[in-house]
Amino acid sequence: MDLFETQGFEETTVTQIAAKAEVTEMTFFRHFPSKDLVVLTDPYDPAIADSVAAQPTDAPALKRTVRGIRCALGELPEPESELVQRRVRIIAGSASLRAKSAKTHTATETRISEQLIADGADVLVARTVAAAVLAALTAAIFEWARDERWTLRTAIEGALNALESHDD
Amino acid sequence: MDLFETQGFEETTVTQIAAKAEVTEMTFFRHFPSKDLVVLTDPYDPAIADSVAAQPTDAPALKRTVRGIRCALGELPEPESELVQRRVRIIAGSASLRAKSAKTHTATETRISEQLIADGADVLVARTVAAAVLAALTAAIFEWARDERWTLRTAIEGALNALESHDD
DNA sequence: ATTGTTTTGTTAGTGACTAACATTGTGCAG
DNA sequence: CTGCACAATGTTAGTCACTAACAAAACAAT
Repeated sequence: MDLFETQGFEETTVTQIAAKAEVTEMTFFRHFPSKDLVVLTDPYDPAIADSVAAQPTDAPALKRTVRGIRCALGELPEPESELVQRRVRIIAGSASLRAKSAKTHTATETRISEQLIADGADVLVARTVAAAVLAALTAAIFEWARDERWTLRTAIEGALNALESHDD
Repeated sequence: MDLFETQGFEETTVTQIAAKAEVTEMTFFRHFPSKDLVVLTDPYDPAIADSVAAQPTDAPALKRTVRGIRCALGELPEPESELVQRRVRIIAGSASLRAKSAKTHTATETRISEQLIADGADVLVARTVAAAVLAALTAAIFEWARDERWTLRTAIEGALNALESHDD
């Protein structure tokens, strides 16, 4: 993290990281499958899909998904360690990392949309909603990392509200 | 495209592409900045941001953005060449390409959100909406490539409707 | 024909990985 | 305390995407 923050992610080589940790490059790759995954770990994602599944199936797909995330959010703790925020900031600061973070979300996106489909939603609608809501979530998290004034919770709330057109 | 379709994107090396085109690897890289960009070119994106800017500023951000895309869509031709569909299918079939396609959208996302902010929208709301709508668009495009029954237009319409909760 | 400009090739190097094999621990039964 | 199994580490060498520096063609306009 220190290296990434001072030199930037792209500018930091695995060799440097390994040197600072006093191990070999090889050892580094045995602990982290790739340089990206040092920073790109999303522990929240699994909980979200579960929470969406738990919502009543009568509302339209978008509402259900938004509610599911609100619900998951209620049970989530605020940024426990400062490490999370450092990570997010590093991700937000690198175009390639931002792009790759989408990859991490694919699994959650799939789980959410499959849940919606299982409950009778149209395939296109389900996939669209899952993608849109997760994109909104990610945008909120980046905003939180960028602007001191936000709480993770308030940022996400704001993002979800925007999706429901309650705000402008 | 032939190589990508038969062997897969990741499994195709730049050396192979260059050989098939009867040029050097070096020449390949002078024509395409990266292997990704052979397939990852989005000619529509710029038009979208313009169209969003042209919408009346009184509606909430989400509605405006959705309207902007609908409007841009009205003027866009159906999949001219078959090449577009081949490209999208190749992207959809590779996890890393799907992720990287987000990178291409970053510029459009920024332009849209900046437009919304300039017209008085909240920063968080603007960024959220831009991210969500573009994610929805991308999802629709992937669905179109996946399922023969869709037209680009009908798929995108369906996706936009889902975002406005008119459907389930 | 001559110059200048653009396009291509050559060579060599970097950085993220991977594979195969050797080496060093470290925990624990004897 | 010894010895052995098993894990964590190191070494070497290689692949693939990509870049930089410089040389050689190809082509155009003079």
